[in-house]
Amino acid sequence: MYIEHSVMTMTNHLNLKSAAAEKSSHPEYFNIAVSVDCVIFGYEGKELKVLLIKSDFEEFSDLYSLLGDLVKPDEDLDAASYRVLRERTGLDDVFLQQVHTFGAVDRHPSGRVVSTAYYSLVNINSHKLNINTNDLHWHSIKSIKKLAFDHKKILDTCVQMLQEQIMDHPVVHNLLPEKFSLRALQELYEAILGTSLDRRNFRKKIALKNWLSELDELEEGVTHRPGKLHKFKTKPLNLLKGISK
Amino acid sequence: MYIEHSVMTMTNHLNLKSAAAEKSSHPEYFNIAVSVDCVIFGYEGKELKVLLIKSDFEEFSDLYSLLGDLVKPDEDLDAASYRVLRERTGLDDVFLQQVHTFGAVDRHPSGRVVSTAYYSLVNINSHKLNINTNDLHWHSIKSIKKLAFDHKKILDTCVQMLQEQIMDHPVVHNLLPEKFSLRALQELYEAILGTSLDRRNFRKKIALKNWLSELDELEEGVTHRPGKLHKFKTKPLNLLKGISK
DNA sequence: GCAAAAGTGTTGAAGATACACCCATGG
DNA sequence: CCATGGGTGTATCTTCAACACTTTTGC
Repeated sequence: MYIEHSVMTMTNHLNLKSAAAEKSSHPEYFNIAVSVDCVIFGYEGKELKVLLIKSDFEEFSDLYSLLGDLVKPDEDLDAASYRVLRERTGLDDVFLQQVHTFGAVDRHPSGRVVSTAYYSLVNINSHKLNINTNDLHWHSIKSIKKLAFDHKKILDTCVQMLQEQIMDHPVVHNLLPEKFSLRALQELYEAILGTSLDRRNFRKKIALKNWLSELDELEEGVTHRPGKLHKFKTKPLNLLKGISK
Repeated sequence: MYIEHSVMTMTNHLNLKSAAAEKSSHPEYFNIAVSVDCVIFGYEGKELKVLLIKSDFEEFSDLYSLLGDLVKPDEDLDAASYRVLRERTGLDDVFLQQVHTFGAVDRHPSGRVVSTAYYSLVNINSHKLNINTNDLHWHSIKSIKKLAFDHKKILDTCVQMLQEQIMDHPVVHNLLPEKFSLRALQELYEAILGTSLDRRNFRKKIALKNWLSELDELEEGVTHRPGKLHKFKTKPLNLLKGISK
């Protein structure tokens, strides 16, 4: 199920069946594995995080990697990313955004794997979230210096894409509880963008988007004047709808 | 060399080597073909055009398709698109932009092919351009209603990407001769965007980009006051540099 | 009353749009 | 002299950034 295992299996299998001579006479036989890698973002403690798994690859011991898997022959590419997300988190009906496809020959040490990267945003504290193994951990984006394979590059590309999209589309929906204060939303944007934002300008800009409705409820449990709670008017973006331009 | 041929060969080959039982016990064996499709844009007669080839696929007789090929096992994904461009047009050192990867199971009638789309812009009248077969033709974007496979969708996606990028990056460099009038540049932008633009505002906007230098030469052969010629200050974007954000 | 964040408007700068006249050239 | 496009500037509007004070609540 792990991409590393699958690729190794495939590679060995091909090597058994074929000599170098056959390889050159039937180059099309020696195919390329297709995988997806999911950058699953979460948000906790005012930090943008990403769900990673400890690499069990010898070359990358002590490193973490993104969640990915090979695409099945009868499975749409988008569906594969959806499956990885579901298998790893138990979450369904979540927005996934295709970002880029990484196809360098040497990007995977065990064989040729072309991988399409997707990002997704999930609520770390959702009761639906069901991390299915102890090997998965949330890591603060800022703290990540190095990942297995080319996954740091993939992560960076996805972070950049996320940053470009949050002002035009309500993609952060899933990262917050149903009801939230504008301060919480602003802190989330600041965590994603890595900058601080002016409170008044931020509120004006968000108000213009018309994404939110203000509730007649106030924050609770805060040691200061409570803010009004808001919620998104629309349902979260899901796989089928995606971002409509 | 044609993707259609390669895919059929691969499919037959796999079928010969394997029974359904083996397929289910070694699903990873039955791999997915990886291809690239190039949307090669040109510009002629004030129209944005794309280079297409007559499909030799039975299901798509009378339809045209984009230029693509399978990615070789020892070839970077980007390099494959570069090779397709070179093989088809003789052009080297041309900017290619990855756009999106299309991976629906049923997108190719002969087997599973995941294809990454790239766009490129080339000068139809360049002396370097060497269309290597009579099967290739330039088609006006506006006139294209239907293409083979999912290529119409790929084309539309690439056109949209191109439209989004031309105001931020000097990607149209290759579509014009070395020296050109501002009117010619404006007509090109209008053809790509499918709108008309205000001449004064367009010139102001382009001037702010600081992409061009004005020459001490005038247009020739026009039946009106000749405009000053301009050229791009920078070299055309190429594969290695790409668009830096 | 104090700490902490909520809530709220205005001003200035920059960028975008709309718009009209005179100029240079070829015929 | 006429037709055609070259070349230019201004007024308006919108958008964005910068910025400060009063209010409400918990403690």
